[in-house]
Amino acid sequence: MSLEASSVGRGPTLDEVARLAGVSRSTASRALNGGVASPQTVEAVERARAELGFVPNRAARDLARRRTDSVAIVIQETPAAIFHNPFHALVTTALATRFWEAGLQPLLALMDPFEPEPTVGRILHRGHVDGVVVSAFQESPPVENLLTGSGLPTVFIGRPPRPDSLPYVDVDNRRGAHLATRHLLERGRRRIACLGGPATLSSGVDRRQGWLDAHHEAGIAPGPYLGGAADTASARDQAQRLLRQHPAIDAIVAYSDAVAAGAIQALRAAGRAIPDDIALTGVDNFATATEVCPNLTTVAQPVPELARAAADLLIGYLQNGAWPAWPRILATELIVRDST
Amino acid sequence: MSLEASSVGRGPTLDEVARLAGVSRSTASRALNGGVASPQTVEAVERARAELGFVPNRAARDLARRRTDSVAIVIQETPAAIFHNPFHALVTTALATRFWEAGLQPLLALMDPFEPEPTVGRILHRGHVDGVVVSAFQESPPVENLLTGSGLPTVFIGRPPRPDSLPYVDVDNRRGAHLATRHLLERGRRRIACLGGPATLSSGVDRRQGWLDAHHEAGIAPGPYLGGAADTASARDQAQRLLRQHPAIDAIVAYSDAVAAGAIQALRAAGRAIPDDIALTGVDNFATATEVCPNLTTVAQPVPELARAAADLLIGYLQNGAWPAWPRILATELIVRDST
DNA sequence: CTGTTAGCGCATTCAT
DNA sequence: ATGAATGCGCTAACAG
Repeated sequence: MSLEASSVGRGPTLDEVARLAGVSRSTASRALNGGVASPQTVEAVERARAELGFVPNRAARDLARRRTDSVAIVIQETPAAIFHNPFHALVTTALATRFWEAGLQPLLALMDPFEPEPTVGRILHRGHVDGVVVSAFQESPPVENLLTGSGLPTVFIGRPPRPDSLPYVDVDNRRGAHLATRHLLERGRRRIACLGGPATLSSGVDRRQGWLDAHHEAGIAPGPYLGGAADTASARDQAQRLLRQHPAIDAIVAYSDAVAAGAIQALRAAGRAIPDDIALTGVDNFATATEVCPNLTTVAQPVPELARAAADLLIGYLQNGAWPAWPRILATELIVRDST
Repeated sequence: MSLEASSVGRGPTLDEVARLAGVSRSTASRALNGGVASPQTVEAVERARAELGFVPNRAARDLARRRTDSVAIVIQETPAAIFHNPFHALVTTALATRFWEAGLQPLLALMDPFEPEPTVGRILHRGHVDGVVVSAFQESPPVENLLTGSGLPTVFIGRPPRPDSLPYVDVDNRRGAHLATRHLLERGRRRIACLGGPATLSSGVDRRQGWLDAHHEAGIAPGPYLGGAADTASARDQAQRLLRQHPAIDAIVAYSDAVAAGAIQALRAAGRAIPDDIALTGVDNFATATEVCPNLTTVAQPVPELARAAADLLIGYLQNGAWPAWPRILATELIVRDST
């Protein structure tokens, strides 16, 4: 292994390879890229390439081909948050795998949601990536402008602001929360609170709506709603406030498993038994669902499939110049365990 | 927000902006990039840019400037592993922050360590990034070739294969394991096993060496060594085997907190009390160290500082064309808790 | 302060 | 099968 301290701009060019191989630049280009070329030419060019340690310049290649064969993955969260949230990990892994299969190089754009321009601005340019997948999009003019201004084909994971004009995929959050709430009603719960997530996320809005739907369906008045909780720690505080303001509730529909985990802490601190005093549901069905005690009744989401659907949308557009049918809305499923 | 389904290659060019603004292309370029230009020119060009929705083509710009102002972060792990390891999360976050401060856009290269070429091959090109930071490097010819062949300035986090010729930063792993082992010896332990990490990682080699060092220093024969454990689950199995083969040990120096967590599971299953029967140390001092029971005595590593040092090395080279002094080896520190 | 002229390094016609 | 010519879209001298 010998990484020479190559000065920034320098490096052998295709011209030098061609000269050393005794052919023209275009012939060298063909030989290297699998175009038409005689065996001995391919041989000579390959030898020259190896001797010079030639590596094609991406900017030049992308410019000439008018295509980059790479795509950006934009998750509107800080790097720390991305890494702490299993949802993002699953999405990213599945996206990367699918794009690799399609011959596309995924670039994970690290960004500061509060300073988007300087942190992801450079990546969202035509000529750098062929398209973009956006996850965890939250209403934010700067980020919108960035996405809008890029002019790049973009797919959203989760319903975007103008769902009729922007390609997206989603899971049926509304139905999921509906199922969980109905399940609680069927088990006799009558004062079901909702510990909702961020209202800036479409999933937060939809899950709340599903919780309302089930109540309307049953002709029962919904319990109190308290939103804004995102992580376990803040959910604990929110749950504590909820219990203080509404001590008579007998169930909680939590935004996610992580939020439910926070609620568990608050309930335990308040001496309320789960599910005897208060039943509890989450959403996600990730590892935490079975790591907490009691194990969570939760709404499972097909996250890898969701990501793959998003990738397929973009891949389809890139290959055919036209968007495949969208939105794809994937089904959610109720997993009953011990917390209800 | 109006993301038109722009066909892949199309988009307004600087020429069109210049024409609309009634100036030459170079003047438009200057006006847009903060070069010399009269106020009314800037005004006119800006208006034209907005009207056309012009976004510069990155490939063309990078090619002309012979600089990309972006850097690649390569972590030699699968995306799933990257996301599950707090070390990588900390490294990535700190690197991104430091690069942003320096006006560089970090690109996290997602890769499959077993299929490196198709997964990161495209990103490691001159003309696409100005430099590379590699973390968790493990001996692997394909990856080496990729890095070697790119001709890009590269910094390693963790001692690389040829430490005398490759810029790198590291923590003093050897000293850290030495401290932990000496601590155990001082508390009267005499049969101290080492549950080492992957031998392909320099940290694995170094921590084992530190464990040996402390024994040599004390003139005491080292206990058994068992390596290869990386995650908690496999560490549990390894620890079980260790206990079966060497039931008389009275302490374990684990490769990391995660490995120590696995050891705790095995010890508990075997009915061995910690630290009464067997004392235990980890390395990392991340959250798990205080989440497990008993809380871990561990070797703390300054991971964010480590990442920052790596970034500074690359930034220094990029700015001055010469490498700053390296290696930077950061100190480790013993944190004594309840497991010893 | 502005326009003109040259490239940046490569892919891709089009002839041959 | 090969070479010459052209252009991708932009920045950076260089004159004026």
